[in-house]
Amino acid sequence: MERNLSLNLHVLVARLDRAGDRILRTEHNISYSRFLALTLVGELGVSTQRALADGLGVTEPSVSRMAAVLATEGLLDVQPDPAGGNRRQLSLTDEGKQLVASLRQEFEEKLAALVAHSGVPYAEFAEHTERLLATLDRVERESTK
Amino acid sequence: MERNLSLNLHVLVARLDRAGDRILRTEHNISYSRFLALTLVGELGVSTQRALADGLGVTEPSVSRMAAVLATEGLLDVQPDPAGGNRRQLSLTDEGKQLVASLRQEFEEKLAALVAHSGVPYAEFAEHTERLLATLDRVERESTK
DNA sequence: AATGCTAAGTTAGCATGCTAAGTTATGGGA
DNA sequence: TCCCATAACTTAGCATGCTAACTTAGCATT
Repeated sequence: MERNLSLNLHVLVARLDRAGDRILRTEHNISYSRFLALTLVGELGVSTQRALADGLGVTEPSVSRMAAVLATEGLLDVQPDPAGGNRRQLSLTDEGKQLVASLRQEFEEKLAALVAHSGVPYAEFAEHTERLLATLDRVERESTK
Repeated sequence: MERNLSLNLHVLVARLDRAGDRILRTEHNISYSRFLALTLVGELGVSTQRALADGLGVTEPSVSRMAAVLATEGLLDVQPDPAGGNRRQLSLTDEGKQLVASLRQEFEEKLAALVAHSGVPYAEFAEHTERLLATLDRVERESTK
């Protein structure tokens, strides 16, 4: 059996994540997971833990702990939702905003450089990835319904 | 900022891994990570821990612990390499072989179904993924040299 | 008001990534 | 022979995924 798609995808992402993690840790003293969480809150306007979990592709308990850590670090503000319900309203602190803003493009550019170097057409690959994610999303939502 | 490629790739794989893990755990009582490790040893002929780490995209300590666990479970045989050196020779036990053989295609087929459902051309996406992985591999090898 | 449903969040405990640092085996000079 | 370099592996401890089970808050029905 030659290496197949699921294995290659898994390994590709594992390595990209690790490379990203190394850069962020050495240059900016933050992990890749934390950076992704802050990015979603800051740039995509995600504002509850439940929504953040969906956006990151992880479970609620993971986000619950992560939010607590980021709040302790002074990067994230977590408040009971004034509109009521058992919700937390998430937003970046000034420090969090500054961090996300300064790293916003750095990553995508590094990945774009790798893609260009490999000869893979960026737009097409990005579109395929997005389409797969949307489909998986739909399938998962339908199966729990 | 709209969702970008690195985030989408990360989340897509996180969800695929979780979906795979759930299926394997409920139907076959094994985790996805362990299944991948066994697959590489069984189907791709990987035979040292160092090579397995490279194949999986993880570090040596991760494999060291995983190999010990799989050996304890009776799925993997770990022996000092008779050719000498501080190496372990890895091979599947009969039980391990049986497990991998029975699951070999199940996964790739499920993913292929998802890809088909999304309308993304499988062959092209698989080729792009493989090319990116190969390029990343090359870049990483050159930078440590 | 009391009951029970649903959604969101938390807690506990385990699995498996990682880095840093140490160990073991081999081989090549001084 | 002794020392050192290198590669493979292990150990220790932390970070962050997960599931299962529990708690909290609002709402709807009676």
